[in-house]
Amino acid sequence: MPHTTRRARERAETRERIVEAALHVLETEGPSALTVRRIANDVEYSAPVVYQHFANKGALMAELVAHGHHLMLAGFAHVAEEPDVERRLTRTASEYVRFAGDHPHLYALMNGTAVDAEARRHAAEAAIALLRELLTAWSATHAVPLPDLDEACEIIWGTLYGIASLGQLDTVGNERARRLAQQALQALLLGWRAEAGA
Amino acid sequence: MPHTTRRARERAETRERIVEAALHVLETEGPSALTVRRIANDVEYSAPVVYQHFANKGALMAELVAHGHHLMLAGFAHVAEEPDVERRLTRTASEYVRFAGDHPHLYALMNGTAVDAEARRHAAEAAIALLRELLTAWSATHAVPLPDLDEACEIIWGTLYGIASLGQLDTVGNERARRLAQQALQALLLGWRAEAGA
DNA sequence: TAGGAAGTCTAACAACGTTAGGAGTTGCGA
DNA sequence: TCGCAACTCCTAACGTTGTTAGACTTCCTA
Repeated sequence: MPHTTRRARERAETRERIVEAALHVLETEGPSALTVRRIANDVEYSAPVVYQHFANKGALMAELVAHGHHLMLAGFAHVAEEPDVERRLTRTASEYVRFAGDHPHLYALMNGTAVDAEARRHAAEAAIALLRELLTAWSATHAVPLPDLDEACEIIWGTLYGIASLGQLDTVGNERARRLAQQALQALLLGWRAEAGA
Repeated sequence: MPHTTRRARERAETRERIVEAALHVLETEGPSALTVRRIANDVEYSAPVVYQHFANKGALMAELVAHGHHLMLAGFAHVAEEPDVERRLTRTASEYVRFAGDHPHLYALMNGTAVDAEARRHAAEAAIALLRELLTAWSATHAVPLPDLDEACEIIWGTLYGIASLGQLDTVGNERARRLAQQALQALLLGWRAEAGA
C-alpha cells in the first residue's frame, strides 16, 4: 500500500508548511499576528485543519520554540572550530545574544510564559548541554575547579538570558548587549579564577 | 463646591479599588484570569466602568507594573540600614530575587512583553537609580574604578533579572536562585576587582 | 461497485477587549 | 419648584480570538 505512505508524507508536509508559515508570521509581524486563522490562511487551508496536526495553539507554539533552538544551535556550530576554549565560550555567548537580537519575537517565545514551561525546558536541553560541555572544558584547561558545575552553568545561563533580554530594549540595543555579555562573562570567569586562586 | 471634591475622591477610590482587585486576581490566579470583566465584577461594577479610569487594559496593566515596583522598592528599604556596602548590594540582590519568587505573576508582568516597553522602563527607573547608587558607593569604598558605570549597572541588572527568571522554573526554585544571584554578584565584583588590580 | 475511512469546509460557541447609546441620578440656576 | 445639564452606570452589541461539531466530498478497500 504505497498510497498510505504518500498520505503520511503529505500530512507531514502540510504540518511542516504550517510550522514554517507560523514561524514566518511570528518573525515578521510579531506574536499578535500569530493567530490560527492567519496561519491556516497562509497555507491555504481553513482553521480547523491546524488542529489535525496540533492539539492546540500552544502545541504549535511549542514546536516553534523547538525550531528556534535548532536555529540557535546551528548558529553556534561554526564557533565550534575555534581552538581556544575561553574564546569558544565567549564567542558562543556573543552568538547567543546575536540570535536574540536577530529573532526578537522567536526569542521571546522561547523564553516567555506564552509556552508551557516544561516544553521550553525540554527544548533548551541541547543548548544547556552545550554550555555545560564548554564550561567543563574551560574548567579543565584553565585548571579552575568549579565547586558546583550545575550552579556555574545556571549562573551563566541566567546571565546571558538576562543580558540578551536587555538587548531587546531600545535603550540598550543588540551590539551593546553583545559587549555587555562579553564583559559579564569575562568578569564571571575572572571571578571564579580569583576564587580558585585565593 | 465640596461635592466636586467628594466626587473626585470617590473616583480616585474606585480607581484604586480597581487596581487592587486587578493585582489580587493577577497574583492569586495568574495573567489568564486577569480580564476586564472579571476585575469589574470583583469591584461590583460593569466592565465599561474600567474604561472610565483606564484608556485600555494595557494602561491598567502598566499601573500594576508601577505598583509592583513600589512593592519591590519597599522590600529593599530595610536593607538600607546595612552598614557594609558590599553586603548592602548583595542583600538587595537577594531581596530582588526573593520578590520575583514571592510575586511570580507580577514579576512576569513587570518584565514581560505584555506591557509596553516604554512604560516598563519608566516604572523601573527608581530601582535602576538605586542600583547605580549602590554600585557607585561600592566602587568608591573599595577603590575599584569601574570603566563604565552604566555598563556595570546594566550587567548586574541583566544578570539579576536572568537569574530571577530562572528561579521561576520548577527545576531551579527560589532559594536556589537567591544563592545563584549571590554567587554571580560575588563573582562579578571579584572579577572587576581583579581587573582593576591587574 | 458499495461502504467506510480520511480530509476538508462552513457554522457555530464561549470568551475576550472595546464602544455606542440609553437609562437613572444628582446638583445648580431660573 | 421645575427643568436643564452633567455625571454615572448599565445593557447590548461588534469584531476577533481559540476551539469544536457536523456535514460534505473524495478516495481506497473489500
